Amino acid sequence: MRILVVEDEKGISNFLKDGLEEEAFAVDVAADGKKGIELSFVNEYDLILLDWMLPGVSGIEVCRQIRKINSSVPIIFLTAKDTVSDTVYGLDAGANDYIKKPFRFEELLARIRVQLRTKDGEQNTLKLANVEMNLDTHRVFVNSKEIMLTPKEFSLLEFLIRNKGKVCTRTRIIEHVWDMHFDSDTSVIDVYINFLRKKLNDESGKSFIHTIRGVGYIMHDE
Amino acid sequence: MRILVVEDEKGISNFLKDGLEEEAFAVDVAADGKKGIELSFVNEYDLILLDWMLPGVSGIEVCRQIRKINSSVPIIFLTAKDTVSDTVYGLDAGANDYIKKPFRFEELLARIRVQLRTKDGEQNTLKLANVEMNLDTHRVFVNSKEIMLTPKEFSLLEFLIRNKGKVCTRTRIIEHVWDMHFDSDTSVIDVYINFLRKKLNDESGKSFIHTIRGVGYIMHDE
DNA sequence: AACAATCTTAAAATTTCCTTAAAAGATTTT
DNA sequence: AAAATCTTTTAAGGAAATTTTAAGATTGTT
Repeated sequence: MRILVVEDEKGISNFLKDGLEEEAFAVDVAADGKKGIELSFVNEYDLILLDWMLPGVSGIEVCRQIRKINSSVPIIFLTAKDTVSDTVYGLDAGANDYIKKPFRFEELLARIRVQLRTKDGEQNTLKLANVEMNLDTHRVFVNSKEIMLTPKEFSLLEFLIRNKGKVCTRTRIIEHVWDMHFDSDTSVIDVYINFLRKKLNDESGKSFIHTIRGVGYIMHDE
Repeated sequence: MRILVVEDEKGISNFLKDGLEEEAFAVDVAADGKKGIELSFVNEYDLILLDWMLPGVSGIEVCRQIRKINSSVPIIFLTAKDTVSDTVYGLDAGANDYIKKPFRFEELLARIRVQLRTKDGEQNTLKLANVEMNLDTHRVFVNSKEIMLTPKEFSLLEFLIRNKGKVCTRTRIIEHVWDMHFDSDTSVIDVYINFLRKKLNDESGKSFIHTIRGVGYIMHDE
């Protein structure tokens, strides 16, 4: 999947590029509107992230130009503005969604997936051993039997599976799943791991969430 | 591996320089933002540690400047701040990670390794003779057979293998593995060396942890 | 042999994790 | 708006694993 980022602030564009590439997207960056338009004409992108405030040609104008040529590519605005009128403006200009800065990377990712899924009928799924997660429908199956997860359970499981084969420390889990950026002596993680283990247990009695004492948790096949 | 430390407090920068050099990094220190930017332009670093609060040019600004020229070098912020918005700010400016002061040296080291680690799905492993450690899964194999280590055993072995061919004194071991910065008359190290030897022993009966009487321990192949 | 350093072992102390239950917070239904 | 339901968080006891202490045995050196 190919993504174009049109953003003049190096910090943000780097942050986005790195993060998205880790998610296996191919990312091009344009530092101003003119280059953004050019690149969008030359290459075929699956999605475009567009900064609202750009030097020279404004984000809105870039959006209009792109829409003239390509009517289908999903465009998401990155904006510091959040008033209704601005939003309407953006959507009028042909954007599909917008996200307010500063945003959580995970939220951006979620919105990107929303845009990408509508395109082809393919479903976005994660698999590990006997567990299958459908990210579009938010349904989870163990041995092809559906189990019901709450939102937090779902994102914890998603995080563990995305990081399969790597230990997930409590710190990383708290940061990514709970979006808390400080140490805390809470035991929510333990509780949720317990919830997940109970729900993931099939008849064979084994769950695939392993504890690495003193470090964190890990999932892997076998 | 070359690291630039931008930090005005002499105490902290010395502590970092010494610690990192013991870990076999080459370390340069800049005492203010201006020098930090200069050094980053002149030399090629594998990673930059950047204090948030600097006299003169702020850490954020230093980060932006560095990013203008060099978009790939990993930057880790050292910060006393821990609110979400500050963090987002830092990441927006192009940082890859941040660590809250006061931090344990080992945790900083872990985060440095995350940044230096090869990007792809490659697994991070250490090998010596018949011993193989997977740092991502925290699993250890002797002659391809898995053995179970406790956290302390794991980090002691990691330390010994990272320093293979060099004698590890008790003082260095206590500092690095136990993170204690003072002499003590404990005999934990003896005990843990004993634990490790037992677990590492394969059928042939030889372990590769050698005692250097009056000095410390060493591991090497053969 | 005498001394010091290291090894070994077992038990005590501590930490970490699991499990539960109940409180608090959201969301939906009535 | 109140009640009912579902989700999330907190708190606490207990179990299990890890870490440390301590003391006697062993080894190496002078």
